[in-house]
Amino acid sequence: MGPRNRLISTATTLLSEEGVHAVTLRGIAKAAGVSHGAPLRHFTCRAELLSAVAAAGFAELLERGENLRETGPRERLIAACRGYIDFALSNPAMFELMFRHDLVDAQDPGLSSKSSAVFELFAHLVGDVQGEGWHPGTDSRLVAASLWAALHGLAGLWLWGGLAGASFTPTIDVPLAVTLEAYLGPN
Amino acid sequence: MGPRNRLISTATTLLSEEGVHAVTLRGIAKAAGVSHGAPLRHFTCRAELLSAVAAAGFAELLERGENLRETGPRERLIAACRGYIDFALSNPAMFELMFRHDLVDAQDPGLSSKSSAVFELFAHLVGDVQGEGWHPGTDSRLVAASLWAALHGLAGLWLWGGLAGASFTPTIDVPLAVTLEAYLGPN
DNA sequence: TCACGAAGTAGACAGCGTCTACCTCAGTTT
DNA sequence: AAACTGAGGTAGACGCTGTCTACTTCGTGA
Repeated sequence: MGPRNRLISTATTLLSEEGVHAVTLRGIAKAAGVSHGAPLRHFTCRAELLSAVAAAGFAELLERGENLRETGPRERLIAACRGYIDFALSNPAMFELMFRHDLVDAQDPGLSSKSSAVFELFAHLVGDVQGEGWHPGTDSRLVAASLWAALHGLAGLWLWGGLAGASFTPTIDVPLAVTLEAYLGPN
Repeated sequence: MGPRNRLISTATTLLSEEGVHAVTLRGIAKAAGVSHGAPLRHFTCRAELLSAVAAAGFAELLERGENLRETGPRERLIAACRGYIDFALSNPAMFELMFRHDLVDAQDPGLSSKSSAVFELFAHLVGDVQGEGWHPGTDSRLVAASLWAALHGLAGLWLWGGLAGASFTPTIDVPLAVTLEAYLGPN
């Protein structure tokens, strides 16, 4: 593993253990045991390093979506939805970083390709369920966008704290079930 | 208007015109025509000032929700949903600030009271539609949380750029219609 | 007249991203 | 063998940031 990948790895660890505020160039350099200017030998700026970290986050999300065990299209989509929520709550700092354009460069090729691959996979899962007569005739990517947004907002608001600790639900599974039922019907 | 409110007003203007990155204590001080240390005479820290700005954002959102013209419960809820999206897209920097816990103090009384008031109003609008037989027997706040999250995620992803510029929709109204139909049925 | 509190100023400090000049050293070319 | 080259790392500087502190100014009430 070269120094570039070592910095990405160090930053990823620092991110998950300390949160978004800890992934400063100087903090990453210190955690990697190098001087404060060393990271800029391998990345043109902080955003480029963090973009590589965020791209790894989208890659993990993609991997989760590709390794679904469920066989039925509908069950696969539901599992993917639960997987998205699970990813966000298991990696809150990574989830935050992935959507923070002030920390990450949206134009970064490695990042944008990974994020759009996640969306395309999700749209494909939606399309498979449409083949069973769900939302027929609507663009898969349109339905996928709406459903993804519902999940994304649920994870975001939960982590934000607007729903967690609320009296009406102890866990995110309860509002998640409402969301899934709204889109996919009972069960 | 005292100096405290003048700083809040200046910060709000700076936020909408320049974005989140511009609302630094020193930037606000300069825009207000005072020295860099003056704002800390009226706020204990930057987060307290920005919390007051964000609270004003939630207050405006609350006002929108209270001034809905529609008479029918269902029409009122739909209008509130569209109003949330419209607020986010009309005030993207404010919308971002309101949910950025690294910039704002979630425990700030003025902020948390305003944000929970918005949620309570939304839950009330949901409850009125439930009285017409929609999602009967489910806690209004639970349905409200799920629906709010769907709208919140849609606005967030749109502003993030993951959906905007996508080939499948020119405006946010198209995926929004999908979301509203999923929750509220046709029309 | 004096005291006091609100408000503002100016300087300092550490931490940040970034830039630059310098150093080291393995590998390749001449 | 000597010279060059480029990857990688170091150290210092710059301007920016939030925050703290000491000092000033000024209107008001005792």
